[in-house]
Amino acid sequence: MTTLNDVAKKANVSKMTVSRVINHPEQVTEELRALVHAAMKELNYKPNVMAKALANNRTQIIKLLILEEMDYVEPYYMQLLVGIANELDKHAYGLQLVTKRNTQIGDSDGYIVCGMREADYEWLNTLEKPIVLFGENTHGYNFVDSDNQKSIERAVDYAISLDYERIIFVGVDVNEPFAISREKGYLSAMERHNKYVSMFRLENRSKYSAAFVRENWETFVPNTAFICASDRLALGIIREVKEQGGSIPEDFGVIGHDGVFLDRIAYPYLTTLKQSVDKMGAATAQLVLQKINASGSDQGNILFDTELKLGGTTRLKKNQIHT
Amino acid sequence: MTTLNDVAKKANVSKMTVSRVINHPEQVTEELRALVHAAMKELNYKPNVMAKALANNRTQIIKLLILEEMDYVEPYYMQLLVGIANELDKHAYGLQLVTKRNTQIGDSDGYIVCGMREADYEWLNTLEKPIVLFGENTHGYNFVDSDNQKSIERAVDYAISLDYERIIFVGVDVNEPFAISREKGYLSAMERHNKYVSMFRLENRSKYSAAFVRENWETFVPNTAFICASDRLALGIIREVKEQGGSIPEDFGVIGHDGVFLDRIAYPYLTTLKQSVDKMGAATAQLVLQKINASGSDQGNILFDTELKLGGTTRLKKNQIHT
DNA sequence: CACTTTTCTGTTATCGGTAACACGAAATAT
DNA sequence: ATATTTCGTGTTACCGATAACAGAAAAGTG
Repeated sequence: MTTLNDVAKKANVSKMTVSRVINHPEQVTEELRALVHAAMKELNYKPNVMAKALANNRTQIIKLLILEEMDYVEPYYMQLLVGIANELDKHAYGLQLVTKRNTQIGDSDGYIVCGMREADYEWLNTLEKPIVLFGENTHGYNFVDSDNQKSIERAVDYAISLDYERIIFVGVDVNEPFAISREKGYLSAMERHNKYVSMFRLENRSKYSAAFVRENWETFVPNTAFICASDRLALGIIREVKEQGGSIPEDFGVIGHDGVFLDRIAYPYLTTLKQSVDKMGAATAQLVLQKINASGSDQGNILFDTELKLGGTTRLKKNQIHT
Repeated sequence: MTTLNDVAKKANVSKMTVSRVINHPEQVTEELRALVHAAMKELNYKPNVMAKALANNRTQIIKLLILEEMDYVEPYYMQLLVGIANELDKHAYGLQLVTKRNTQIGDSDGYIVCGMREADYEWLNTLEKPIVLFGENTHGYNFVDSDNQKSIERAVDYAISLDYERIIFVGVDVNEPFAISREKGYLSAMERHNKYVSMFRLENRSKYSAAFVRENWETFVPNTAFICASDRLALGIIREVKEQGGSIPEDFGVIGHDGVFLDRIAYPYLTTLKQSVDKMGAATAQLVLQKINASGSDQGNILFDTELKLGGTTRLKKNQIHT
């Protein structure tokens, strides 16, 4: 491995100059800068991350805290992880995963936290390094999330544009900001369209949404769309509507939310609001790193739009050809 | 942060002695050892990983290479990752994820590789640090995997013990060791039971196994069990058997393989061979670390047994009560 | 008892970087 | 023209650990 020193000799300068070229190039004359760059290229110099970390009193490690029980972890976590890890990689940062079971967490330069519940916030305060959350929150932590409200609004608009008469919202029964935002999206869109609202909250498992359909089947009339706050719930709806003999998508439309993996498991493929989870992961990583470099100061939040991904659980628009 | 030096002062020894207590305790008298330990505890000393890494010319980083296209990545990767990451954490190692898109991979102390295809081996040889594969292989790389052959053998045995008359194997159509081992398991069990084999290979997607059932429905007679090489294939089988009006589990049994996530998506829950993916991940991590400490020398392989996890897609045994 | 060997602990140099200071040369001010 | 500042670079010390060597004390030997 070539070191700063090797480059310095090659370029006939001190290693401090080389270091400066890398970290504070404006402090070095253009002439020397060019020399050093040439030497670095020629020797294929790669900085030693550990040495840098030691000198800067950094760890070059970001901890990813997953506070949910792993049993309930949605498949999109994998994509999230890949997004985060790839981004960190680019900046020579390593990732350490911390799940609920690891009680003690070692040293790091910053944290990314997912699966937060209200109960966790107090504990979160005890962490001393910059923190970014994956998922909206009302506690002032910087976060990255989908624009949940807008997302559901669009789903409602879309369902209505397909001439579904009744629009039912099947939400998840947790008192968390993302769930509330999705409900808000439903309510505000319904108000815009001047329609009667019909909203339910269920635990986020397909068997509960299936049971929900079974128990209320008689109250559902054809030409209804179910807007679901998760693909998981949507899956149960589809299953039981079919079971009851309802026809999808003619009499009953179903739109899910998340668009990672589960929507492709459904048959037919689920129409869903797809989150760009990998991009969101990358953005989250960037946000922590940014926050670290800014000594932990506020860096704002980032909201991503979801993408309406059409499957076979909603009607085609007039004149539309199925792809 | 307390350093070696702080501890040394507290214990009235040189920092070298403290370092020895940590790394080569047998070289230090019991007396001093106790002193040092007391000082470490009192000051709550945590070694600085970066400094250690620098001194040892290590990076404290393991790269996880995922060579599959992320679209096809099974949900169990998440569990695997958690298993690996938790284990690395314990040993102060960080994880870096490398997917196919990152062409150039930075420095690390070792590699864990998953999703290997035959075509990748040549490239793999160019890596210079210890490598452990997740997944059996015939190229001499140390690996961790499930005992695929034994696993399917047990599935066949179990299906027969439930008095299913015909046993059909639905394998995945790739020429990889894991797939071949699973086929072997089927063939050897069938031979033991002296039964006619009936084996198929399909691309690993539920729509293909569903199509398979649809196209061959007339050739299937009641009292048949489908042993599938993946839960994904099993899902398609269930879906189409139901569609065709076959009754599960009375006339048709279905057993999947993997037991992560997908089996719980199925309705009814799938009977499947569950891999302890998180434990396997931990074992994989241990194996690389071990290999690193042994300067890359051969460390053997580790095979895990799968666990038969009963769902509603197989009959109950006589006298068995459904839990 | 003197002489070698072993055992234990401390000293020094090093890993590959960076910050803080030092210092000569060039630029600006008086 | 001299005093003062700015600029650009090199020197030194240090981040927190470890290996290699050094040297004193203890143990073993004849």
